[in-house]
Amino acid sequence: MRDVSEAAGVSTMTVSRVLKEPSIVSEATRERVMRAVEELGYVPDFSASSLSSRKTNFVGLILPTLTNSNFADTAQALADALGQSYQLLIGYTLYQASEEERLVRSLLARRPDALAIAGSEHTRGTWYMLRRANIPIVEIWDTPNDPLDHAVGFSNFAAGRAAAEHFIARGHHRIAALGSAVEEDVADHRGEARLRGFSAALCEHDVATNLIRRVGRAPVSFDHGARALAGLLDRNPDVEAVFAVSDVSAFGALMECRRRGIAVPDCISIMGFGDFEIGRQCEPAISTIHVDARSIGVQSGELIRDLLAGEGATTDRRIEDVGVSVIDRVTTR
Amino acid sequence: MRDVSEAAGVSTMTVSRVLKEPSIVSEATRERVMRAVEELGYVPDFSASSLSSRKTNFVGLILPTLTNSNFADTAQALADALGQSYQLLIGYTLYQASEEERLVRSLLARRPDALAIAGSEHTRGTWYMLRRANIPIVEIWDTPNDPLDHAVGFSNFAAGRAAAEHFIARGHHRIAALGSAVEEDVADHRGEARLRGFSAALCEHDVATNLIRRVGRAPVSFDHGARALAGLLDRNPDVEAVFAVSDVSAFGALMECRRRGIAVPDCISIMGFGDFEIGRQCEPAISTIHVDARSIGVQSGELIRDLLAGEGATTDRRIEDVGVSVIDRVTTR
DNA sequence: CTGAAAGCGCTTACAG
DNA sequence: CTGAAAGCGCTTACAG
Repeated sequence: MRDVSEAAGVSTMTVSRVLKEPSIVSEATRERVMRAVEELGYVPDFSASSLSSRKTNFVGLILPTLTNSNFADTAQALADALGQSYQLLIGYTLYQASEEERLVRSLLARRPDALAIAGSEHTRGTWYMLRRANIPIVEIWDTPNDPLDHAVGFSNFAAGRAAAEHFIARGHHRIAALGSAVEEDVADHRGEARLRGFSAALCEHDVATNLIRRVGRAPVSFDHGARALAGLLDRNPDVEAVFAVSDVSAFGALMECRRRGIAVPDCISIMGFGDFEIGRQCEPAISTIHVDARSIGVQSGELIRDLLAGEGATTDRRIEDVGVSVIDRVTTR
Repeated sequence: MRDVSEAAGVSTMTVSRVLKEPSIVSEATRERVMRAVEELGYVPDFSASSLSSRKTNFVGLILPTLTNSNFADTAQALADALGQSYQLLIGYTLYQASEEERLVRSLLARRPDALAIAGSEHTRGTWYMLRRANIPIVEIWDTPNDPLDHAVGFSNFAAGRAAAEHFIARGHHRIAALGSAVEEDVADHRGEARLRGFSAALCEHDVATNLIRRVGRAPVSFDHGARALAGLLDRNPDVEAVFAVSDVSAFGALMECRRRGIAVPDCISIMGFGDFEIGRQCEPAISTIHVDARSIGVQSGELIRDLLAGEGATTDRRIEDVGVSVIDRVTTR
């Protein structure tokens, strides 16, 4: 910047103004400065700018994994909604609480202007750091009972309940569900909430809940669905309906049925979750619960922008529920 | 930091040392400082640190899209290989050259210590900025003819050639390929290179290349494959073999065959690219060309770490080819 | 519309 | 093993 100001024969303050608020600089000066910028190929140093303006234009984003198209959609939508002036700082936890805590610490050291974080279950340490950070925090992909700050998501419990009610309304009795195990450090809390909602609905209708299986480590995979269903069928060949906590798993289960020559949905109904493109495209198309992942990104992005533009009017806590909807396709009857 | 140093009764220099190189501080002092850090919940400010040490510990990563599990794998593997001390700054271009240029500019303003960027075709402006940036640049997912700096990838041309040779060896004659269109600003250069390799191999074996279709905008989708194949079949119902530039597209094509009652591979052989999990899990499993996306991430991460640890010995340009391999599954005969 | 001074929170490079 | 001084490259808050 020094080089540019010398080349243009102005102070560094003027260069700074030309770059940030060109309108308040006279046209002649502005052009002289711009020419120097071009010639020298000058790229401003944002970390210096951040330090002195106390704004980094970073927004932190913590997700369980990037290799899940719904989370990737949220990330992309959030980036789009924030616009070009913000840079996303993405971290993924692989569903590990310890990793989440480490990530939060290292992201906060970069002093993001705001942070979006998947889920509402955090370790004590994570919770404490987030509260102290003194920036807007948005919990996404769930509707917390006791939000840390703002939230944009939906009720995973309600989503699980909806799946169970769908099966019950179709007259099924031997109803199963497939999810991942909850371990000390590794847990898919949202998938687990769906299973709990599912279980609660079965109880209310006096349907047995003993076919709800929690196997393997999060995140679930195609293979998870195949194996989990195989394990289920070996013990309970008479299951009528299966809910999987993710379409990825549901697709694996569907392929396992095909390998075993079990007709879907004639012998077994399958419902997934997440409305991934694979479930829409495969044959037979998988019934699922749709979540608007892009909408979560867009709404949290807009919320963050409002909060950072902040006239003080928008300081009250905001909780947005984007809802879910059951999509009845071919794998359920 | 000032607060911590006052609470512990030492200079800020000592606090800085405790945090960066604890071993050179006496144990008594170190403990006093650590206690103050804990009590105050102090989180160091990395942007100040970056400014004064001239190291940001950022690594930039530019990819076409995050919603592609191979690129997401590369991103995750790169993050893992770099380790906890580096933070990835991810941007995605959606295959747009103009967006790439904008992204490069805004990432460079964050002064990353190194940058990994997908592909080897860049605008003049992008190329110039990257050269001037004076940091290690790694072009990934391709083997450039004229590398900017380092590269870790494979030859997309060779991958396309391999697909064509596979079909030719099986005695096919009416051989097609499906890719996306190359527009002014939007282009999948790597997919296009695969089509060119494919075309070159057909020419060498005197097979007609008129069934190579470039339709729609990158990135390809399930729907792209379905439509592109439908368009092809409407005009050339006698095609024997189809190569799609991505498994995603190949899967769409496979579903289109099923809808039309065309037996695969008996009537049409299908080969994809990328070895996505969907092709492995679906029925029939899709033959494909495997690329080790994680390996690209790991190798570029290790290269970057070496370069930044840099004893000067590792300063020569490095070009790594991770190769590809044809996986012959069920959709080809 | 433009500039001189001070400072953001750290680290480098010394000195002791 | 510890500290005082100077400075990283910008912006804030003034003054003119």
